[in-house]
Amino acid sequence: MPRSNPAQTDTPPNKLKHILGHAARVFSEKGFEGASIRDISRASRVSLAGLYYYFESKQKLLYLIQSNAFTSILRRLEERLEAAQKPEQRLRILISNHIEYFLRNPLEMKVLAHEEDALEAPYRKELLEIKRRYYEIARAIFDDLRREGETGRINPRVAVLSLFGMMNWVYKWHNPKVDPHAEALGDAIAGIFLHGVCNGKSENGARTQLLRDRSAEQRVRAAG
Amino acid sequence: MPRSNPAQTDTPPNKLKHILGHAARVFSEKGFEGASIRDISRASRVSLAGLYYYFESKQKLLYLIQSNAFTSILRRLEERLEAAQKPEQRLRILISNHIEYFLRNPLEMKVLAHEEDALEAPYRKELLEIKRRYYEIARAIFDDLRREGETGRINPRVAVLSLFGMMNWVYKWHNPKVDPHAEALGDAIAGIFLHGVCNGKSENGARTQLLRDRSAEQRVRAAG
DNA sequence: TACAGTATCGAACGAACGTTCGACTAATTC
DNA sequence: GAATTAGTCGAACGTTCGTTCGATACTGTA
Repeated sequence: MPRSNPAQTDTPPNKLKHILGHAARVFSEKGFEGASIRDISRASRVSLAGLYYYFESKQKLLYLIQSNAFTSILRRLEERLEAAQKPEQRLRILISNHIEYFLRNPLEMKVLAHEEDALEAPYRKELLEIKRRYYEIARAIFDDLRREGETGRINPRVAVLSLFGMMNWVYKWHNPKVDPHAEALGDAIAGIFLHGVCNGKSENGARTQLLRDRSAEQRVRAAG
Repeated sequence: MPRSNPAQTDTPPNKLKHILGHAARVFSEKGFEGASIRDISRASRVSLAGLYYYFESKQKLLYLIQSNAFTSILRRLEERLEAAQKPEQRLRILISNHIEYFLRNPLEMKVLAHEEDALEAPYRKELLEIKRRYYEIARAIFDDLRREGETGRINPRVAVLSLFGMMNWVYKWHNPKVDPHAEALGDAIAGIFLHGVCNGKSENGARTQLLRDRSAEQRVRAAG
């Protein structure tokens, strides 16, 4: 029997993406354990058995979603960081990149943030590796900031993980209809964090306000 | 057959607590959907059918855990807030109360933070109600702080939810062996947030540093 | 001693789960 | 035109799931 949706030309390489997209939605709605392969079959309009031509297990499917999302957020970040030298500006880029990706790919990012424990034996470690690398980048930038004397004597691990807390919690509450979009939200979080970790060290708080990452909006439009 | 653990006197009212405790551990380890009633039966040493004498469904079990945890964190908060008038101090109390409860009941709090979507039809709404009430308290305190001119023109919803992000993310990374304990962690987060939302508005950043909530440590010891 | 209520459990229910198998088509290669 | 390969699926596998039923013991009251 031929495919029944002629409008959609899913040549082989695209079909895995197609499945991954629907799977991310289902996982984000019902959770990894709560979602069944049958749910994904229904959503993606691929038969139950047909799915297994594209991935070998439910675990691998989750891994593919998380790994793709994380790899691409990390790749974008490293690209953008090349353009900046100052620690503060680099931190703003990290935050804006994170929030922007979060709001543009909310389903994948919810799965990434919410289902890290669901990943098992071989896959879990690989994803932890990527996650650690991401943390190390943030941590290194923060340490640079610190070395420049821009922060108080706050515990750096706590500071960086609190920043991740602010950013990663966004998926729980952000409503595009009432909440700020990517650029403004990134600025807000960057503002809280950068002023927050200063702890009264630098007396002219307006200083950090000056170098807003003005290219963010352009990027949003270019990619959208 | 008599109970097989003579050392433990589980009179009826205590046995539900006993089950709730083990269930919270199992849910926190495997997630609500990933955990089976059989897992809880094994962990609590109550037979599969025996469990249903104490709760009517897996959903209700999750509800009881979440509702108990949230109700008691809210009750403690309202008690402590009576002692403070100044918005800044009240916000510090909220943060310290939250973090303290989080680190003292990590299993229940992980379930509360992680499994909010798993709750269904009648229970979901009831828990959202409590959650909303908690948010309103924090929001009201923040608005007071704002009215006193202590904050910049930051979006208050974003500010408060970012604070919750910092606090609720803690369960993902906090390691008692290497990370600060409740009081210091609460102070760190309060520091980031309070300085953060000032946004250079108040020029003497050292001011907020002065009124640390020194009674926190005593409370920890009294309750432990 | 009889009865009622509380507490407990083994065994089973039907449904849903992740995964596999073998068969079938449609295109590509020789 | 035969053989090969990629893509797709219905049907079934064995397992585990949440929940229920009926029976059994213990505990107080009449």
